[in-house]
Amino acid sequence: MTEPKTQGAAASSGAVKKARDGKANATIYDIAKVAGVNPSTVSRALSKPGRVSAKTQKLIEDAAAELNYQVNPFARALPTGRTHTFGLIVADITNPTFFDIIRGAQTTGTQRDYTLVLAESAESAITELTSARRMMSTVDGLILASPRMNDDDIRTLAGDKPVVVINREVEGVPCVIPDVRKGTGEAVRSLAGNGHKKLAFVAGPARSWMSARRWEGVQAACEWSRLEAVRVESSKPTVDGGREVARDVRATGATAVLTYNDLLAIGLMQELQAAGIVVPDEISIVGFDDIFGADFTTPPLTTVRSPLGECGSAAASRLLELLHNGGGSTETLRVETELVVRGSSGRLLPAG
Amino acid sequence: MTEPKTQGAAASSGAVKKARDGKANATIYDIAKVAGVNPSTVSRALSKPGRVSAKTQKLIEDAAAELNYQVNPFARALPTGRTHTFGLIVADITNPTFFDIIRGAQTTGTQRDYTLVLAESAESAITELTSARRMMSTVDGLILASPRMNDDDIRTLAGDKPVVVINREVEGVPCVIPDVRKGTGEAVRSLAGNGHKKLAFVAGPARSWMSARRWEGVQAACEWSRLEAVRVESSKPTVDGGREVARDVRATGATAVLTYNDLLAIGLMQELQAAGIVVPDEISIVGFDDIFGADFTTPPLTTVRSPLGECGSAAASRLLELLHNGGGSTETLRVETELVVRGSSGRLLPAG
DNA sequence: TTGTAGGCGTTATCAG
DNA sequence: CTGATAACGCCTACAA
Repeated sequence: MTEPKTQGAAASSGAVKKARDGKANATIYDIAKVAGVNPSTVSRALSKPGRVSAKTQKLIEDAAAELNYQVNPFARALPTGRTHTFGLIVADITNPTFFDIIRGAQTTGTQRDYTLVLAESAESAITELTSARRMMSTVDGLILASPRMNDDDIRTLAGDKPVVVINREVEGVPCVIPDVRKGTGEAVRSLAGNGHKKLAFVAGPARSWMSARRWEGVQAACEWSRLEAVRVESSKPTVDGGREVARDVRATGATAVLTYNDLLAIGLMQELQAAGIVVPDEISIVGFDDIFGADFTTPPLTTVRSPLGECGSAAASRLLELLHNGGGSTETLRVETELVVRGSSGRLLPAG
Repeated sequence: MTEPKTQGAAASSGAVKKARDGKANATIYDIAKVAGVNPSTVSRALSKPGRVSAKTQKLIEDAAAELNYQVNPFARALPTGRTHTFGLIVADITNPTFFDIIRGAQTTGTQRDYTLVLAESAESAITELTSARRMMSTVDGLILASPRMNDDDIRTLAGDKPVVVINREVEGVPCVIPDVRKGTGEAVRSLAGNGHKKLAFVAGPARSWMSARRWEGVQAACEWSRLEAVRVESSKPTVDGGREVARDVRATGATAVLTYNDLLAIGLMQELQAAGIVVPDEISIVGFDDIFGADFTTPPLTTVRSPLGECGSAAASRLLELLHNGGGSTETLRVETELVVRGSSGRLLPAG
């Protein structure tokens, strides 16, 4: 702790006792009394350094330390409207995809001395909007991760206070999104290099903005690499969803498959293996995201890493930047994706 | 500290203010004006229903709705000191163990209309204490998940505002901890039933309160089931730590192993399998916690489930209860653990 | 039941 | 550079 050993003058020490006896937390009034100055001077000294003579500055700082003073955020927020706080709303706390985002945002927030308040929308657009509205009055800015509400609602929120969106592109609002091109390109090229001719893409939720982008990326890359690409729909982007889609994937006759996310890939692999199919000898599987646990499987999952942590972190940075510089551009920030080759993909083995 | 000078610029500041003044948030004064009553009446009508005549109540509510009024949390917090907010500090956001805790706390908090503010201690006792202190002034109560600070500091915090501890028992502070007995009992009995005679326990961090409890549980259960129990130390409770400890585990000659947590179990299994050892035919592995991804492995991990989500949820409930009922008991709440049998444990196969 | 007045801890606006 | 003093929006005795 920063408990100063250097006790002030005896007089000051007495004043401290007196001030403290009053109530729980010391206020700038207590400090003012101890330092022998006006409360407003204390406020100045503590909030905007340089506006006060060095002498009184030190006097005040010492008194503050002695009293173990800490600002009352609410009192401060009242006149200024600013709290050192920002909100993060994720679609589903259960989904590991968001863990990294949360972590990233939390970490860079803390670094800049901001506090993170967290909420979940439970995949509901209404809940999401409600939470967002409630939060707006409490925080300085908001990060929306994979928001489910519609563009207009997002823009409305953004008109009120700074908002940054992750994993979706909204016109007029600063966004942070993984750019799938590099990663999908690498994945498809790797697959093509291993002799695959036909690739199946297991799509995510129909309304998912990201799923559409990934499918586009896959198609483009396949065209370039002269691979045939077919699309398979999934019922839900989970391990179970992956299991369920195994049959359809098999039916396509593709020897390589890229899934919308890792969960699907893992479920798919489990089901395929349960059916006696050897991965990657008979079929290569590549996931998307590189979530926690992607390397727990046997073989460990090859996947296109989406730097979620970086997204969270970047979004937080962007937000804090907006908070400080006022306006700023609403240009969207793209972070790179990359292929992480592990065991679930590779050369096709001659049957037999 | 990083306050930009632009903030002080009269032009920018004025513009912002003006823009906000245009559609500034309605206050109880505005409502009072519209409804033709006194602000204090509005306050009463909005905060404690029943203290106002039905007629004016409706009048006020209509006006509030019309003005799209929403309370200013800071203004409210100033006189009352309460914010409808609680903090959660976890040792490591990276650790999947905490995901469920966060989720549980967040969910039940939201249900009761409380907001969750999240912080991480990065496994540092000092950081933890600092965050805790900072938070204390902002929140109504605090949940400490696997805290690293010492008991006295926790008690001091608890003396200030309600505090609930998860995964550790602190005298005089309400705690929520998984009770290992049932789960370890089931695990050991299951192992014994499958013909195992010797069991190795891979311990967690030396200073971990939980690791000690688990080892005790294992010892007790083994004694009861007439199994020989040996303890093996690990360098760190992670997948890598699990890999590193494989050699030592093998050296004990045990045919069954229980690990401090799932991460260790997964690493251990990977290393063992890499060495050509078949799980569970040659050795049974049982983890602890049942974290996300525990069933991604091949074979899926048998584990003693620690209801982390429930812990988070229970802790939040406990906290809100304290917040509402004032004092209350500091009795610790124990939640049950249970064995989840999956593929990594089973009957020993005759060598050959 | 409703109005009056004072206070919560800071910041902001003026004077001096 | 520093000291008064008024907001900030709401709550709560205390009166009426």
